[in-house]
Amino acid sequence: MLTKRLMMNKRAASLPALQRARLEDAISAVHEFAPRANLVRPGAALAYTTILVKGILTSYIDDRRGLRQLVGIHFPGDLVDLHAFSLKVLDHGIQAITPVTVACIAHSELEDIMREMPDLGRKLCTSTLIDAAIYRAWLFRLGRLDAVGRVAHFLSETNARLCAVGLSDGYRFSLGLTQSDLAEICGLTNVHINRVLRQLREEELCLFRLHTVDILDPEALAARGQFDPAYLHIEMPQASSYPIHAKAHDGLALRS
Amino acid sequence: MLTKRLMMNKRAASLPALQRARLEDAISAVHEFAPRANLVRPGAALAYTTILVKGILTSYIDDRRGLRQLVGIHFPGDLVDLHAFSLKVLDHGIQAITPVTVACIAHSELEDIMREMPDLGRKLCTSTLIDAAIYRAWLFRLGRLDAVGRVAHFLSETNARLCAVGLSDGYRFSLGLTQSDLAEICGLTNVHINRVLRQLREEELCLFRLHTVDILDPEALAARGQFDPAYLHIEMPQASSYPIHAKAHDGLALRS
DNA sequence: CGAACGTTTGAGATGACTCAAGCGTTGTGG
DNA sequence: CCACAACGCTTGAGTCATCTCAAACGTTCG
Repeated sequence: MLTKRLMMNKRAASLPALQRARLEDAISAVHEFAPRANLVRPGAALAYTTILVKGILTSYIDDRRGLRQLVGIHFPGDLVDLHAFSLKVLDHGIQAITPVTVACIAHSELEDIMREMPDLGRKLCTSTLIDAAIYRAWLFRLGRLDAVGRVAHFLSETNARLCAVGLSDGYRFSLGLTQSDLAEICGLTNVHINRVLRQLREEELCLFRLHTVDILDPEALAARGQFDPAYLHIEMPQASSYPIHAKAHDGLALRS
Repeated sequence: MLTKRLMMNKRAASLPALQRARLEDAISAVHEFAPRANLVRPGAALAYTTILVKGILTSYIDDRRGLRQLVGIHFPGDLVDLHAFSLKVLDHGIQAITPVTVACIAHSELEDIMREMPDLGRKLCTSTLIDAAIYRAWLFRLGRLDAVGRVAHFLSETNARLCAVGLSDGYRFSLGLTQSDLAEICGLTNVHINRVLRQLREEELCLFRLHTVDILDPEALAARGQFDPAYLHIEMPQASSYPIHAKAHDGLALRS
């Protein structure tokens, strides 16, 4: 069931079975990519939209000096590139972080869907509006938080998003980002990210490793990053309020 | 004609007369606000979407210490708050920069429109996708540019957007932002913005004043801010390439 | 005229960057 | 199975960009 997690992360846009089935039918191909593979180059024209089934993707914008800024991160269940449906040309690139599986839906199929099932079209539109809310949160992060706050905010957001699709238990998740990736997300250098991570470790807020992130104190981490999950429009695992209050965590294995 | 500029800034979503007329009909009220008026508080629920007719609005997110980050700026012709249509609750506030005039369309009307004229609904969706591209450009600006670059990028983008709606001639426009506003856009302090503006003045790239901005050298300014207008999906005044090559500028008056 | 607001400038503090070196782990080919 | 290359992480020392605090100036408007 390729679309198991589809839009699970967006309560406001959750899909009834009929709509999901229609999307499943529209899938024309499924592709796998290796880590660091470039799925789409900046400026490319696209004829299809993709559903991320497995793994992690990132959107990036290159600068002139060979550096780049990551402007988005995509988890299983996310619709990627929906904007190319209307705009045709991408202003950014898409790269795999981990090994990924994506399902492709041709734009022409999407046109049909929008005609046949306007409610579903509406949901897709809502999905892009939530993405916009995430962009705004990222702007806040880069514009108003210091280095430690940026990392704390990003990890809190990531934890919340992964919780929504069942890929985090609220305390631990698998990510696969290097410290350099994190630097490109937070607008910092990898050297400084390393120092920030040490500080977060010493303050017992979280542990960041290549393959596993442990959120030791979600509440304090969220506070450090001024993170409030309201903009994600998801159901948080413990009631609607965040941070999570139940503190017990006994080394639960990752539900990969 | 309230919607004269409506979506003029978005070629990809330009409206035929029939569609525009339908939107005009849907306007339930027109309001004016004084500078610095708060149109919407963060967290508020909304029952309508607004078209900005005249003046400048900004979207902002507050931080805990009383500072804030501006996450968007809206010019005449922009649809503001469209995302509240689907999400109902705003994650950010909306404030007037200058005196503004807005036209309100109830969400219930929009529902009807989406049903009656799916093509128009599609255009509205496209409009939000262009907004998303602007968010990505802002992320790039904050994450990868230094202080001078951020200001140069913002002013280049603003010039391009205002050109698209006939409010700039490519060299001069009226803005109404204070240096502190600019600081909140660029993630800097107002003191430092002041020094950046002096530098841009001394390098003869642009002059920033409260009521008038002069772009002395659009090409060099765009280069300094690594600005490429492709993401805006607008027609630039001089062919499709930017920076503008015609340099002649003889003190043309502002076309208010 | 005085108050409010926006701008300008200076001096010192500091957070983040750069450059540089070394360490640990992983994967691969001889 | 070992050696080496590639990659990611860690740390130190010095530099630089931006911030903070503080004061003063100019303009607008009541």
